[in-house]
Amino acid sequence: MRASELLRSLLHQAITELGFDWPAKATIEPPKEKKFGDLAANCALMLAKEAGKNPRRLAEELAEKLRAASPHVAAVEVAGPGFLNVTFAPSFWQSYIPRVEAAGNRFGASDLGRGKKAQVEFVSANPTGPLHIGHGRGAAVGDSLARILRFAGYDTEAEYYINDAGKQMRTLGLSVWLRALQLAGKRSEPFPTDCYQGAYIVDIARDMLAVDPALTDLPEEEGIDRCYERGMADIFAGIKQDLADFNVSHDVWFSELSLISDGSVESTLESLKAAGHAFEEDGALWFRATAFGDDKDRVLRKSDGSLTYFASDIAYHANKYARGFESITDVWGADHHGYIPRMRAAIAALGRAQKSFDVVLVQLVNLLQAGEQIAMSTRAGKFETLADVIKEVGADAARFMFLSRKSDSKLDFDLDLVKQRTMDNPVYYVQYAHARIQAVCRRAGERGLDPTAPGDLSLLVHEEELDLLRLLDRFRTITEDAASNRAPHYVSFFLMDLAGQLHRYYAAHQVLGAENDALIAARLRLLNAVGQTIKNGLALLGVSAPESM
RNA sequence: GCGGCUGUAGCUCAGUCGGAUAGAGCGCCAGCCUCCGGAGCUGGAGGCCGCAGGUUCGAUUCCUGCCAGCCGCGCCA
Repeated sequence: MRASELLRSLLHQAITELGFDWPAKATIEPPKEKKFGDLAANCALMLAKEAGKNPRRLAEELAEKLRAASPHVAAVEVAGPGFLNVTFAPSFWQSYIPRVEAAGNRFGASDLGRGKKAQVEFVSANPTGPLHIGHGRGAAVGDSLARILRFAGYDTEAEYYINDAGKQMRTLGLSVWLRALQLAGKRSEPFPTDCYQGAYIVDIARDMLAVDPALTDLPEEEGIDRCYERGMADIFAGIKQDLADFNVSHDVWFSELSLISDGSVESTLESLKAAGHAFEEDGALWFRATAFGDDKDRVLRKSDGSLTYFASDIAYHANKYARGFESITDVWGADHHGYIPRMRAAIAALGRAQKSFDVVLVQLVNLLQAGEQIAMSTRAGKFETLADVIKEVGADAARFMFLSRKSDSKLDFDLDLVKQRTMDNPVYYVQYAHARIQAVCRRAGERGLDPTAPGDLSLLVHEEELDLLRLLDRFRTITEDAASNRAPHYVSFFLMDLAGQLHRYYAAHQVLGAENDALIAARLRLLNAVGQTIKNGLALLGVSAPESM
C-alpha cells in the first residue's frame, strides 16, 4: 500500500467516526515543501465547506485520531487554513525495499486497466518514403504509451495502419517507373514535380533495372504496377528496419486496402445511411458530422464515385471496436488536429463512448544543429531521416529527448545537444545513475561481500536514504498517471528526480565504506531497489539501462 | 475570418481537474576529488507565471477579452 493509500484509508475511517462522508474533492498529495511533511491532506478544508464548520478545529479532531491510528504515522500537524501535514515513520519507508525486491521488474506495475483491451495506433506513415524525424517522435511516444498502458494492466496492442489504397500509391509506382525510364535513357522530359523527388526512388528504380533490364519494355500500366509493388515492399522494409533500430515494435500491421476489398468500407457506409447519419447531395455521399458537433458535414464518397480517406478511417475505427478494444488511442501529427472533430463525430455515430477514444497529438520537431535550423524538406539535408538521426545520436538519447517533453508542444531537437553528456541531455544523467549502482554492486562482489545478506533495514535513517525511499513510493502513482493521462513524459521527469536523489545520496554517504556489515548490506539493498526502479522506468520509455557506460 | 496548440528564470522546459514562500537542468558566480565511477555533488544570484479584467477565503491553474508565435480549416492525400 502506498503512503497516500494508507493515509486515505486512515482519514476515511477518522471522518466516518466523526459522522461525515469523505468529501469528493479532497486530495492527498506531497506538499511542495518538504518541511510540511510527507503528505498533505486538504479534506478538513473541503469538509468544513460542506459541513459549515471551522476548518482548523475539524483538522485538529482528525489529527488527534490519525496520531493514534497507525504506528506508521510519525507526526500529524495542522497548518495554514486547515491542512493536515502527515509524516510517516522510517519503518514505513524501509518496508519498500522488500516490496521492490519481491516485485522485481514488475515494481510500479498496476491493475489500473484491469485487463481491458487497449490499442495504440502510431506512426502509420504512408509507405512512400523513409521515416523522418517527426515520425520518430510519434514512434517514441506511441511505443512508450503502449508499454505504459501494458504496465498499468491494460491488455495492449500496438498497431500500424497502412494507407495502401490511395492515390499516393499510384504516384509512388509512377515515380519509380519514370525514374527507371530515365535511367534506361528512354525519357528525357523533366521529372514531374508532383512525383516523389527523393533519391531513394532512383535507388529503387536502379535496383529493379539491375535485376530486370527489360523492365522498361513493359506496357506502361503493367510497369507502373510492378514498380509500385516493388517500391512499396522496399520502402516498407526500410521503415520496419528504422523502427527496429529505434526499439519500436508494432503487434499488428493493418492494411487500409483490406477494408476496401473485404467490403468493410461499403458496409460501414450502408449502416451509417441506415442510421440516418449519411445522406446524398450533389452526387456525393456525406456524413452528417454536424449532428455530432463538427463544423460541417464531410464527404464520404465523392461525386466521381471514389472514396475519401475519411470513409475508410471510419470503417477502420469501426473495425477496431469490433475487435473488442475498449480504449483506443491514436497518435497523430499535430497538423492533423483539424481532423479530430470529425473523427469524434464518427465515433459517436458508431455508437461508441467518446471517452473510449483518445487522440494524442505530437507536435512538430525542429531539427537543429549548433542552434541552426536544418530544413527537413531539402533533399540535401544530411539528417532528414530518422535513420540518420539515430545513427548520429543513438536511439536511447533520441527517445529520451522525444519523451522528456509534453508531446503537444513543439520540440527543438538539436543534434549537438543530444550528443552532449550534460543535463541538457538528461538521458546520460539517468543512465549514469543506473550504471553507478551496478558499479558499486560489482565492487561489493569483488570485495567478497555477500550481496544477498539481509542487513538491517532499520539502519537506513538518513534523510537522503528516506528521500530515495519516498521516491520509490511515488513510482506507481507516476506510471498510473502517465497511463491515464497518456503522458510518457511523467516517467522521464520522475527518473530525472530519482537519478538526482541517487547522485546526492552517493555523494553524501559511503555504501561499501559504511561502519559495519549490517549497514553495508542494508545500503546495498537500497541501491538495488533504486536501480530496479530506474530500470523499470527506462523500460517504459524504451531506453536501455546500461551496466556500465 | 473561424478553430486548435503554445506563451513560466538569460536558454531548454516541468508544474496547471484552485492551495502554503512558483520548480528543475543548462549557462553564470563561489566551493567539493588521500574516499564505492567527478558523465557527479554543495551553495548563490536570476521571475509583473504574455497583458487586462472577472469568479473566491485563496488564481500560474477556472472564465472573458486582448497580444504574440505555430498549425488547421478542399467532393486533397
